[in-house]
Amino acid sequence: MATRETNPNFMNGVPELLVLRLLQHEEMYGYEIVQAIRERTDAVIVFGEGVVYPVLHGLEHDGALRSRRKTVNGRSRIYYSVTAAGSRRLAALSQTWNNLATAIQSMLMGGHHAKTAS
Amino acid sequence: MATRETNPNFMNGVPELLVLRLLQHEEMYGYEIVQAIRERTDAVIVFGEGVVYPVLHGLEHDGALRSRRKTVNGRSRIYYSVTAAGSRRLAALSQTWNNLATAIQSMLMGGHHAKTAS
DNA sequence: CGATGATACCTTGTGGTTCTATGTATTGCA
DNA sequence: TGCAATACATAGAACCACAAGGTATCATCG
Repeated sequence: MATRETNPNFMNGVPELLVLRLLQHEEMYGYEIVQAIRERTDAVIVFGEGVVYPVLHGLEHDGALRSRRKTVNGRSRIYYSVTAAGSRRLAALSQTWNNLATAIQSMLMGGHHAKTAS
Repeated sequence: MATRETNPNFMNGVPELLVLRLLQHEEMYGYEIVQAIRERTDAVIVFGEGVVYPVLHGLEHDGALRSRRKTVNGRSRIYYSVTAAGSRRLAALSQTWNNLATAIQSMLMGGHHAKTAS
């Protein structure tokens, strides 16, 4: 009911974020995305197909992605591209991630704080 | 059995990280930690008591924290401080977080990449 | 003196993401 | 023919974090 009042787990959404980001400038297909994430992060982040495909389906279902089937070398691929809604979603996710990363960074670096504040 | 071979969800461990970091220089008690995280992150990150207490117990159980009971103003508090093992754990978690944040950051900022690489 | 709110601790149940594992089918190569 | 890579897909489990609730003490205010 209602619009989902519960806080989504604040950390999640990274697979979504990376997928949207990859698709922002060029259309790609699932299998390609799996490898792109591994390669571009030097294997720091490795999302299996079991992670990527459900994300793609979910994003398409939400209208953030659009797909078209294409056959290359006898291989059937499903290329995804970002819709306007997807662009907005990407912007929002980026923002959220930035806030989070900044907050954590400041805690990790910040001096102990001293309660001196009046 | 063995020691848990499965990849822990790559994003997790942030509550642990922040708790250890807060306790690194001064001992604190649970309720205080809850508020400290909220205040120092300007409420970007808000961990409830249901998050913090289990983390404290888990870390103590693992020997990363040590606790001592203290009564102040008739209020019983349990102060936690970091052990040597806890320090190592903090270092490891920090490193992991850094790698992750760096990887994501590079994906968010990086140019599209062009497959031109020979 | 009773109620309320802040302090301080704790646990249980649930929810949603992510992971591992597996399944199918095609192409190319040895 | 068999194996590896390509390309899609789903199911089951694991897991963390969260909301919600529960206890108890102290201070405050009516």
